Amino acid sequence: MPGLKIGTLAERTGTNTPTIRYYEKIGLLPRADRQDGGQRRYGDEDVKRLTLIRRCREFGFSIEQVRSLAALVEDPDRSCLEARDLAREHLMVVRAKLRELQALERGIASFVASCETACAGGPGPDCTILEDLAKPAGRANGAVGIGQRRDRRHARGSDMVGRA
Amino acid sequence: MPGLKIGTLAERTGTNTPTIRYYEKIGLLPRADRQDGGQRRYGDEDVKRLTLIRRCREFGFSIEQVRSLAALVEDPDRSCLEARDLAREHLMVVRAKLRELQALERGIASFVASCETACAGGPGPDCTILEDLAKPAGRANGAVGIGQRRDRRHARGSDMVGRA
DNA sequence: TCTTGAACTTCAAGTTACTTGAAGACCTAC
DNA sequence: GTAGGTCTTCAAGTAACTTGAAGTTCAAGA
Repeated sequence: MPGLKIGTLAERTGTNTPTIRYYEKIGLLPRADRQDGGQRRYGDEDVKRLTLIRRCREFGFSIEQVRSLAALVEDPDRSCLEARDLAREHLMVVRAKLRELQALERGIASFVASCETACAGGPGPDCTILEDLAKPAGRANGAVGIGQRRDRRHARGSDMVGRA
Repeated sequence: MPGLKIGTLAERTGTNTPTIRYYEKIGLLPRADRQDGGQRRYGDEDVKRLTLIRRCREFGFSIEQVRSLAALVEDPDRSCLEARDLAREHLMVVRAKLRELQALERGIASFVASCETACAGGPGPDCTILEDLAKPAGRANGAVGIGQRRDRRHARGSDMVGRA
């Protein structure tokens, strides 16, 4: 057994197997080595690369954005300054997201807290603290990023709030 | 002028106007009052509701999840305990996202920092610190949420990293 | 008052990033 | 050696918008 099967890679990276094949198809992952029967086999490099890809995707960067980052990681011939500038840009975006997410965390936490104290135990109609969550942010409006893209589908979370 | 036009609402909430119409169409926003000519007019309530919706969407909660939150906010007859439990669940999800995002922030920040010092000034091939970003997370694997959904399309950010 | 151009209207089709399904080959374990 | 899970490819479906077309409305200036 020279490497990991697609299912194992999927498990280790928190990805669905069809998604891995999809990434290979669109060139985000390199074509995997095949076994005699044609099944894909993966190594540590692949685990790393896919972990990075998933992380980036999870916070809403597009496939194309992730592609350029992955290229950066893989290509040491690239100008260091160029890489730094790209990374800096993304750092700003990530920090903006972080601020929003922190605001959301505070909002939901205080909602939960006031539920505990105010309604302690029974049903009650005076629990509209969630309104806080709807307050406009500190700065002008909601555009967080530099070049926001569409999509960002999937997210995790059961059934309710988010963001901030 | 009894209220805001759709363009103004869009601006205040960082939403595109077609998206607002789309939300109305799928019932995420209530049908807006119309002027004589049929144009939509909005009030403060709508600004609040849409702000909340956008915030939730931005951090990857699905339309259906947002719908249930919006209902929660709007419906004070609902059991306070039920609301609290929902909110709690989401708080956990948000906190998990927060941890991942913080890890990403550290990763990119240290990449930028090492670019500054190591390659200070010119191109150089020894800048592969981005590998840190690809390390598996502290805990088992990448599944952050309770009931992760598809999609989350759009994201902001110019062209590179994300997540963690 | 007229008119021009931005902002609005609806509806249909396109896009991204997957997911789901079908039909069949492979492979490990009993 | 065969059952059941995992794999293969390919096609079609889905979510959440976006983009475009074709026409209407409205505020402001000549």
